[in-house]
Amino acid sequence: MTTLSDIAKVAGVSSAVVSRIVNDDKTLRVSEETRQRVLKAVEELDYAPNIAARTLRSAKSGLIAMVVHDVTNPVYAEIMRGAQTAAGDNNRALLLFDASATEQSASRLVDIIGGSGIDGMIIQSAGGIPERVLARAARQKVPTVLLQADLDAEAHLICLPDEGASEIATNHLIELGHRQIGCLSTARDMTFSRRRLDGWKKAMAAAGIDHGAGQIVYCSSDMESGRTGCAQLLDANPELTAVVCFNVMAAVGAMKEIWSRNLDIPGDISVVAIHDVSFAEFLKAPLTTVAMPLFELGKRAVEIAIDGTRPKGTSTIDNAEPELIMRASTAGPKTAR
Amino acid sequence: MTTLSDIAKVAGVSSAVVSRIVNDDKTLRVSEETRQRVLKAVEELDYAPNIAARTLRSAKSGLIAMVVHDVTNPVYAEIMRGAQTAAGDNNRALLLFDASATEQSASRLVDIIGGSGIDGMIIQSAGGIPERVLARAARQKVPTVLLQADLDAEAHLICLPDEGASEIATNHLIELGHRQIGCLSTARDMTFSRRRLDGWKKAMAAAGIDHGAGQIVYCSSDMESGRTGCAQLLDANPELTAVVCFNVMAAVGAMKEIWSRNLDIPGDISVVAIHDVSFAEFLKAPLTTVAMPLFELGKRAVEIAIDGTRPKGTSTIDNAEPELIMRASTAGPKTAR
DNA sequence: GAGATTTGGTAATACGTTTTACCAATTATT
DNA sequence: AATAATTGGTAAAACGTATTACCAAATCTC
Repeated sequence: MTTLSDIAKVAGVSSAVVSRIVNDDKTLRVSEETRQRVLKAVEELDYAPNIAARTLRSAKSGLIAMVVHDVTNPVYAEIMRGAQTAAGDNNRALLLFDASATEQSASRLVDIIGGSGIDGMIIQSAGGIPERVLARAARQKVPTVLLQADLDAEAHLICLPDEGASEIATNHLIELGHRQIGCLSTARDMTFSRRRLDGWKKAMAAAGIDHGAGQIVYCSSDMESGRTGCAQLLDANPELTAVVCFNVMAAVGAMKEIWSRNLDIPGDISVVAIHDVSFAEFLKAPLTTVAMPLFELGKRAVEIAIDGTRPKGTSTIDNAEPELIMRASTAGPKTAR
Repeated sequence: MTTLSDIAKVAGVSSAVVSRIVNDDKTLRVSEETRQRVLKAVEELDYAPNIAARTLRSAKSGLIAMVVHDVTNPVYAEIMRGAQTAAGDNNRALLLFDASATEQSASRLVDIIGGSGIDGMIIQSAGGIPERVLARAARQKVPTVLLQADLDAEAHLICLPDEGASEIATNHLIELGHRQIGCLSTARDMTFSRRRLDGWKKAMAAAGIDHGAGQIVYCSSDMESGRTGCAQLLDANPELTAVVCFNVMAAVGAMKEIWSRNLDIPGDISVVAIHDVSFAEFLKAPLTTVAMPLFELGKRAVEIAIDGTRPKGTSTIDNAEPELIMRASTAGPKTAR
């Protein structure tokens, strides 16, 4: 490994000068020819600063930890891409943890936080994060940003435009002529579920449509959970002609349940989901979705994690709008035809 | 931050003892009561070793860099999950880089490699990796493992049981009665394409089926490329009753092309693909696939990256078999019905 | 030409670990 | 009782960087 003093020796200066040139220290006064000599040596000896030493000295590692609930989920993947991009732009690297492989990786994460190995932490994990991780981060004063989570006084919070997205989805069905619209929500205890539900209710109310409590069913954001949730919804409301699903993976499961009852999509039941995924268009019924600014969410998250000046609190992604992507899983209801 | 000497002070010993107790140094002889005193102080003061200092001293960071071609691709996601799990088991953390966000993240990666910030590197990126990353890793003697790539003398190599998987897929079609079977390969210059092609040819030959050169078309592993590749295949071979796709995402695109020609799957054309994904069962035609041991691939990759004793060379995942997952995109050909 | 300022740097220290070499006091051996 | 071996540790150096305080020589000011 080439070190600062190797360069210093070659260039005939002290290592302090080399360090200050490499780090572009504005307060350093040095002759142009010395600077060139150093830069040349840096180039020739292929110098790269030792990250551990730099971290030790400056207490800044350039690493940001990101905890994802399930790496495999394409919805989260898009968030990761956004975070990845922003990290690169800001000269940071992303440390990845999968919350579903909980125990070992959580322990490791706690170690890393405690060992001042990271500059910031981003958590996308609906509830899957052990308390001790958060507690440790708070104690260690690691800037933490929670994605779509509940308020934690110690952390930053970023939300998606959930209410708007849900309203768009619901209005789309209403405009097609539906009146019997079910709501397959995400987990009950998540605040984003609440916001999406508000959007759904708002749209329903604006159209003057009443609804029973049984028209709302909560489930998790995976296919299997969506399937059982949808079964519950259909059992309780046989008259339904449309469903808005608050999560696209749950929607995929819901569609399976609908088909298993020999119902047609969208012939008998229309389905619209929040979050777009690349394969939505290739499903048995190409799925109409409302795309969320997930890339932007990931990007914003690392920006906030990096920027120490921002006061803690909640912010919402507002520079990108949810967008309705119309495909073939929605159509007017039979009675309206 | 709590440091070794904080602990030492509280426990009334030297920091050397604390370090050696924390690291479970077998050569240390210490009285049981001292050990307990130290352990108690560690607990109470909430000590965690400073990673930077440890790295600086021992030149082992506990970090493994993983470069993924496209985080969003579910096929790669499964590899990541395997790697993530193995990393946790071995008390390492995974540093994630997305090759598609190439330039910034590549520069950052080179910096990190050069700065001795990582213990190993895993590259899953069909061609997307800048030369300088590999070169730097080699110069820095960072153990590098290439997934499904071409032989590089400096690196370890891990392959999937490609030939077997492809043979299984092709045999499945042959057993259904197909004789006119197209091959939608992955990229021409990849050795795994070659191996899969060998499997296809082997199955065809074993069944005594001749084929023309035009029955093989190469494309990339994404939906759009699969679509155009399939178009080419169908144009050149109108008599085809089945296609084996070497990549599942390409298969999804291929299906789109087939449908756009008003052909039915599997009525007119059967489709089978290599790699299983969670949504395969929910596609318009639930896709028959051959699942590959991707989790195992990721897992093995970090194990090899960690284990410095293993000689360089190629190894194949052989403790897990490709598995045919039959769904509804394959059936006997029309003429056979 | 004496004092003040600027130019172009340098020396030294701290960051927190790990590890090697060493040592005083106690216990065992003959 | 003298020597040897064991017990239970300690002291100090090194890893490579960033940064503060300092300084000699050159140049400027009047």
